[in-house]
Amino acid sequence: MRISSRGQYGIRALVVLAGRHGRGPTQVREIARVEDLSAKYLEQLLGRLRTGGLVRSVRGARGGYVLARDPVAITVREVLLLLEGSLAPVGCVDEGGTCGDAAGNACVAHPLWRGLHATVLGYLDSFTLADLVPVAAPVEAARAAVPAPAADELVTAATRG
Amino acid sequence: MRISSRGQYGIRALVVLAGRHGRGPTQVREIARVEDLSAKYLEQLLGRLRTGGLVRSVRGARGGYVLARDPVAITVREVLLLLEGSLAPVGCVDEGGTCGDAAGNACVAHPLWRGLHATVLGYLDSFTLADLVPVAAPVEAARAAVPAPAADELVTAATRG
DNA sequence: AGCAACTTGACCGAATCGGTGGGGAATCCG
DNA sequence: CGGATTCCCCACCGATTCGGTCAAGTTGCT
Repeated sequence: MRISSRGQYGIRALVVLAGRHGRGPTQVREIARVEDLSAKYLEQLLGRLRTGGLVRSVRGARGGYVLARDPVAITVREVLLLLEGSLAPVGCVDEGGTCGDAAGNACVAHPLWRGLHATVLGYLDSFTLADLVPVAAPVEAARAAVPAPAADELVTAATRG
Repeated sequence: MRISSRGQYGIRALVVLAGRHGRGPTQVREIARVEDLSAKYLEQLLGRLRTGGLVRSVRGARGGYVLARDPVAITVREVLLLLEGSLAPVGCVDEGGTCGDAAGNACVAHPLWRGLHATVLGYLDSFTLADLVPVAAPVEAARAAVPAPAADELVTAATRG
């Protein structure tokens, strides 16, 4: 049940972009510096996100990456789907997955996995990039030295829902 | 977000044992035959489950494996925890996991992952082995040619909850 | 033109995964 | 007792994935 570092890094990178949304492109190097990641590796991830339509790139001097949509309109589910490939816990609940025995009946645990998949997707759908930027106001720059107490509320709310 | 085949196989094996609970030990070979798995591989998994206290083994001729507890008292969460090692989606929400920056603050996505972890654990806790045996009556042998319509109800209920 | 920045794709070491093999050790049955 | 049966343990293996690097090449701003 691991989210690979691709997913984690991708989320972190997009949160940075979300925090600067509307203020021009941000370079890979800058994101890598802020989040302390390998710039080369980040490049790969942003490439996937670009072909997936979540970010747009601006080439040339003073170029960089920009969110393709408002942070409020990008869910964590979308991001992870692009970077992780699939969020299905087992192959047989994925697209075109089969787990039937010879008679074509599904495996005994099929309902279990399907429910788990749905639960996970539902949870990840309830988070958008805007929910993850450290400060509440989307216009203000991130200067927060305080651990953002609103975050805990978010968790419990999402967990309950 | 994958459950490895260890977890899947383990669940399937234990469901077999659950279906025969109270009727003596079942050999690895028999489970492997019924579920069409590699017997040698299954041995390893059952070894883990044994040291984890979920099954007991009986050596010698006519030996095999038996559930250590009633199927109703074994949750899917326990099983997967033993076979998968940890169900934390990312390292930093695991036991002794750290993701703080230099200042010791948690990473921006921490609440996200923590909530996901809690959601998954809660879901997996709501399933026991007894919920997964194909027929409703625990005494009858599995002869069901019908796809068990109760399964769908289970899913939707679990998904909603 | 010249440089900054993205693009593409090969490559790499390590870890994990799914699975096999073989040699015990315990236990039952005759 | 003696052999058959069954679990137990540990080493090993090929393939894949993961995280990450390197080395070109291309595009576009200034």
